Amino acid sequence: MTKLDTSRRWSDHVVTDRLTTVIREAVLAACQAGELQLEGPLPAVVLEPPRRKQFGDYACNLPMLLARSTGLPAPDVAARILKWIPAPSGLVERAEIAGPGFLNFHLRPDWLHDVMVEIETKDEAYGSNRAHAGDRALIEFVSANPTGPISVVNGRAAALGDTLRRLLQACGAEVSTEFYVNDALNSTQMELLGESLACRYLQELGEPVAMPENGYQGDYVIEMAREIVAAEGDALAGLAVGERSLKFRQLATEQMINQQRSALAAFGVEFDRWFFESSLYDTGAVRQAIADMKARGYAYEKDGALWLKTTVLSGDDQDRVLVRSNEKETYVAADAAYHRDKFSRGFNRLINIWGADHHGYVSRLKASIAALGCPAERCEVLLTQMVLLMRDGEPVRGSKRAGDIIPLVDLVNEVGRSAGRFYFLMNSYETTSAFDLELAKRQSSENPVYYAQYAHARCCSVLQRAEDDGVAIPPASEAARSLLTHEKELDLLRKLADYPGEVRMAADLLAPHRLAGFVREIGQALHQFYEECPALKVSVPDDLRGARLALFRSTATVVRNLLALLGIDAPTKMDRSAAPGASSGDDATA
RNA sequence: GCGCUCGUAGCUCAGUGGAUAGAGCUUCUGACUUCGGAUCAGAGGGCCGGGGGUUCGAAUCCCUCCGAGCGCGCCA
Repeated sequence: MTKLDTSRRWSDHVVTDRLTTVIREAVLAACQAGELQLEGPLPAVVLEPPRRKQFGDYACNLPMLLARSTGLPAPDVAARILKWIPAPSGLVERAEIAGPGFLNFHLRPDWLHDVMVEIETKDEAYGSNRAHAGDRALIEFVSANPTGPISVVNGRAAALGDTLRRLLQACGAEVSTEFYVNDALNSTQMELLGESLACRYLQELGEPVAMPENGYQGDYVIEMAREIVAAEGDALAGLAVGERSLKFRQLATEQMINQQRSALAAFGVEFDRWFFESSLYDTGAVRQAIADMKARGYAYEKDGALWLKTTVLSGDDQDRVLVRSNEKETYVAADAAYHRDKFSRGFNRLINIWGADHHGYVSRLKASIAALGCPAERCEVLLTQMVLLMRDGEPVRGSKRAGDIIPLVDLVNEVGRSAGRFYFLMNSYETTSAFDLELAKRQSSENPVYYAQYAHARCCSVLQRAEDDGVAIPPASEAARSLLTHEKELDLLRKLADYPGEVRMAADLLAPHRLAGFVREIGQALHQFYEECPALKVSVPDDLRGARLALFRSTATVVRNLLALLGIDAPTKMDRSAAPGASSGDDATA
């Protein structure tokens, strides 16, 4: 009853498919011979690479799953299946019963050697698959209010969303990304930002005006004011109060969005579309959504306001206001209209990435989607846990209003785009992480990303050296692959073979941090291979040298593909000025 | 009070219902007159928050308690 779905697991190789067939046929043969009696259908055959090498290339837990229905102890079931598995055969070198009833398979090494040919043939496409073909996904993320710069905290969602896009695309999905701009000029926050900017503007002109209560205190507001003075002089000072307020709201929005866009671009994140909340008002989509919710009986009037029945729709603890008594619509109404718009554009999978502090809003959004008759279950909300900002061990409050935020641009300048991205991607977004800015700077050269990048650079370096020395590097298809029998060679090949499954798993679980962990594993296998299996030493026979060089090239391809999914550079050589002790903020040369 | 999320090595974190729970950092000890040492080998470190349950098998699923973070507005 469980684990019937092998498609979500490890059958991404021709090899596992063939092995699955071997096992299935053995079970059927045992049944026909009357040695096994099954009730019901045969459970899916699950193969996984065992944690310990001694257990072989693939382990199968089928005997334990069949123990109950056959009424036999799992090892007995295993023995009766094993009897019908031909070994040694073309694929299986050896099969054995182990532990509580596993069937462990040791395969002939040829299948590993052929992975090199597959990598060479598919090249950039190695690791890609069609598992998510047919998905039309829209990933909406960051969506920071245009009331301040993109902060380090936004970096987590930015790196995650951008990587999910690449990941899902690699699995055959059609993906768009979107930044939702809360630019509705009648919103409370935008009024306040406009007033704060107007105030700074007048102060720049020498007028002693006081900042509004709770105004935005950040220096960036003063900088914007200076730019306006530089561009417009005192031309805006004479405007009537109402007109001036609106004008500054518009100016503030425009400037903040430009700033945000370039900060994200510097982080390697670009959106297919910036969707403006205001457009939903301009087209009447918000009013239409409200009217439809009313018509469907999910909205009612009380105390002069219009309410959405979220208690009924999603078990919320109270209903939520759609239209205030002052007749202004709330964000709930606008978001309902926005998500209906997403569906109307043909997307069948909506992925929203929000900060954990918005978790209370998930059920409200789904309620509003349902109230419009849209499929709320097709909207997934990923909640990134808090990034606790620290400075010298002391927590920092990241309030835009108080001006105490750390811009993402600063991080990029300090540690570079690749290291910054990796920092966020290496941990699951579901765990809270402490981010000490001083520590991040100091650790820049210890950042695990360099380990992965060095693996790539090291491969390239060896290949370059071979080329410089006039040593031929044969294509994998012509290399003497079967000479690669050293333990470290086989370990490395195994990692390269596992890569497509890792990509698929990371995509299925929307968990790119798995790839960040896996690239370390490949790096480790590479470095160990490098230590123990010299290629260019004179003592190495030509055919073995060729095979090893081909393996370096296969590895470089896989690491490059993996880093590309994470949006991280794969340098051909490391920039030593960024080595421990130095503090260059640039990325290693590509 | 109600709700959401999370408790794994000194620190930061992995871990697909499977076999002896793993990395990195830190600490200690070693390695090549090199295919670039941003490397490699080794050691130390754990009642997987506590207690029940389901299962052949639980860090993983369920219940409960303890602890932490966050949310609960006619703000977004």
